[in-house]
Amino acid sequence: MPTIRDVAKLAGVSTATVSHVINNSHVVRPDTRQRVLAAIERLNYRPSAIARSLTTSVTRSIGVMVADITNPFFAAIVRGIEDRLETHGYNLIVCNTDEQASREARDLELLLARRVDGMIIAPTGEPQPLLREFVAHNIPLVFIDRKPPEPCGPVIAIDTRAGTYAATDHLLRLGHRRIAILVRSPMLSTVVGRLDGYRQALRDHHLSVDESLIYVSDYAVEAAHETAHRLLSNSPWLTAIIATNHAMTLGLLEAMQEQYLKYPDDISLVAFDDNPWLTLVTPPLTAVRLPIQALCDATVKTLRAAMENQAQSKKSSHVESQPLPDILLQAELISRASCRKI
Amino acid sequence: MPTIRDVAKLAGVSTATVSHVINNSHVVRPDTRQRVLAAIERLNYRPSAIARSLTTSVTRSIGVMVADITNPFFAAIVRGIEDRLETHGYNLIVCNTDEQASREARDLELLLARRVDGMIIAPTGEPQPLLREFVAHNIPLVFIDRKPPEPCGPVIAIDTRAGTYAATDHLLRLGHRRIAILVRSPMLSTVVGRLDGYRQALRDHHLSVDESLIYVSDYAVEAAHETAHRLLSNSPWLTAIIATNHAMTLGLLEAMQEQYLKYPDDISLVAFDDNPWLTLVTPPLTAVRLPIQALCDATVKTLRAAMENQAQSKKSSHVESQPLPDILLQAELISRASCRKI
DNA sequence: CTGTTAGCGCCTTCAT
DNA sequence: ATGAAGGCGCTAACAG
Repeated sequence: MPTIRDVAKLAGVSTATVSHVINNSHVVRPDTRQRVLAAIERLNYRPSAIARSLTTSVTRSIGVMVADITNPFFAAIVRGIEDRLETHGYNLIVCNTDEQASREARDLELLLARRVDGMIIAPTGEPQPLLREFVAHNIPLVFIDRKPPEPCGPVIAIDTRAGTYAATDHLLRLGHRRIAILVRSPMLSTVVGRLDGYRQALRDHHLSVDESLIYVSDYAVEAAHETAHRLLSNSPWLTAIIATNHAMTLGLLEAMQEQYLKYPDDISLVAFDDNPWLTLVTPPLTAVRLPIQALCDATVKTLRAAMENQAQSKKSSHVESQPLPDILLQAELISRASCRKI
Repeated sequence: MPTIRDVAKLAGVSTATVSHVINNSHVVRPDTRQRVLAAIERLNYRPSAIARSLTTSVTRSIGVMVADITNPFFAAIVRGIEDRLETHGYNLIVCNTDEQASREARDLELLLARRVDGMIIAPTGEPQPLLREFVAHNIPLVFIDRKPPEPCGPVIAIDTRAGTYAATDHLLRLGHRRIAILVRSPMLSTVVGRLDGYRQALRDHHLSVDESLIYVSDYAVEAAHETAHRLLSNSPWLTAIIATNHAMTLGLLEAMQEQYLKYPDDISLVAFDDNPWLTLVTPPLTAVRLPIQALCDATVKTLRAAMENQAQSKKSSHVESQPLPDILLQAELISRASCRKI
């Protein structure tokens, strides 16, 4: 591939001049500029982002770590982030942690070595000492959807506490008293929130919380499926179930189908994370809709602000900018036909 | 961040030695090795992938371009590729082209500047002169799912022609004669295949093809939704519909719901791209299952082979390795309850 | 076995 | 307005 030197030679100027026309970093006489541009064109020259990064220590690449891009929730997040960042010349290095701390650690390692300009992370929930490394080197970290065990950056999340509260409250108002909830490991900040909301709603209705109605399942659809079967078999007297993510909803519906249980006749249902297909099952599912676009918006804005801060503090040192705030977005209960009055 | 020089200084050796212990590129006496390792540890040193790339001209990053990661098909592809590449120390730079040639061009530009080691592309279908640039610079290109307008790399795809043939044939054998098909722009290679299969099946059953039963829709769910409405209103006499991707299936089902049309009673249905939720609608949808894992497998293998070739040819020049073959994977029709005999 | 040296391709003072 | 030179962090010969 041609280098800046080839261009300089062909245009009969120095590499400095070429650099200046490329970056508009300096005024260049129109005719020399034209010559340079012509040379660039002729050689099909493209500045090496690598070399540029080395000198400027700016990579214009952002690390994005999510648990599983196959989950529509995260797919939408990646897309939303890409949409908002690609237009500014950033590239995304996307990593699937698959909910494994070890993979998360390896990915962090790789991205650190790659000197990304910033990171957007949906953390697994395990503590990651490597994160300290990022903050030590002033690489902006923004957490999306989930809070890391040790705070080390702004958290942009959805108020799942309120979301679950709304779901539970909705069922309670319909007269339900024995409401099961299907969640992932309570290690995750989002799960803590969900359970909080669930418990609070019960308490507000002067009901005690039956811990045996809280079903914890692993992340995969198959695991959710199994757990759902257990749930349905163990607690025949319950009247409603809240599934707190896409996989749980899928697994639960499969299990119900297999056990010939109908909703809302046998059991009422509320799903988390709305999705087009939820309206296509019979009857359509009541769901808590998560504001994904707003989430991406806030996340990218926060990240850009953080990177801005970081750039500033590099120039004029000791201008401590205040840390960026966490943001909590509200979810919305969409009432459809999967809950009945009892 | 500490550099290799800091490590060398602290360990009392030269940078070359440090480099050698990092890369195992040379035998180093055990005790010096230990000192170096200790220094690395103490400084929390991490080699800069940027600098390394500049000297070795290897980035260990792969560009991945898909239309829309929000489509479960592509989400699964990205995940499948990541799974198979991350373990080898590669990172994915993921780009959403959103089916727009302009965005695709911009992404190609960025990835070229980033000097990726290879590319996996699901092309939009528009000609992209920039692709020539990649082949000119010997950057391996592998196309996944779709064929680019001008051949410039191996194509790993699913035999959609056979898949649609099977779907159409299935309906024909059930006695259907007026079968509509919902597709995207026939510009795409995958759509050409689909229509071929459809037409061929009809011909094989000695039926003429009614072009008015071929409904072309834009990519988004909303577009599919509208087109589906048109389809349902314009052709009241048809007895079956084939929806050729996830968005089409969604849009069609929504439209049928809105028009109070039941399947399989009013119309029989076959969907492309199986998905867990297809078994949860009532009745479960007959679908063509796409072998996504095999697709990712073949794609990554081909890419790695191509990169291997490229590396070899760099060493011993003029050892022309034969071009890698295209691969066509077979889809499978999963018969469920959405088609009835007539 | 270890150190010296010369780039990789680019940007950036600092002169001119 | 343009050029010369140094350096970003690392690896790859080659010497010792």
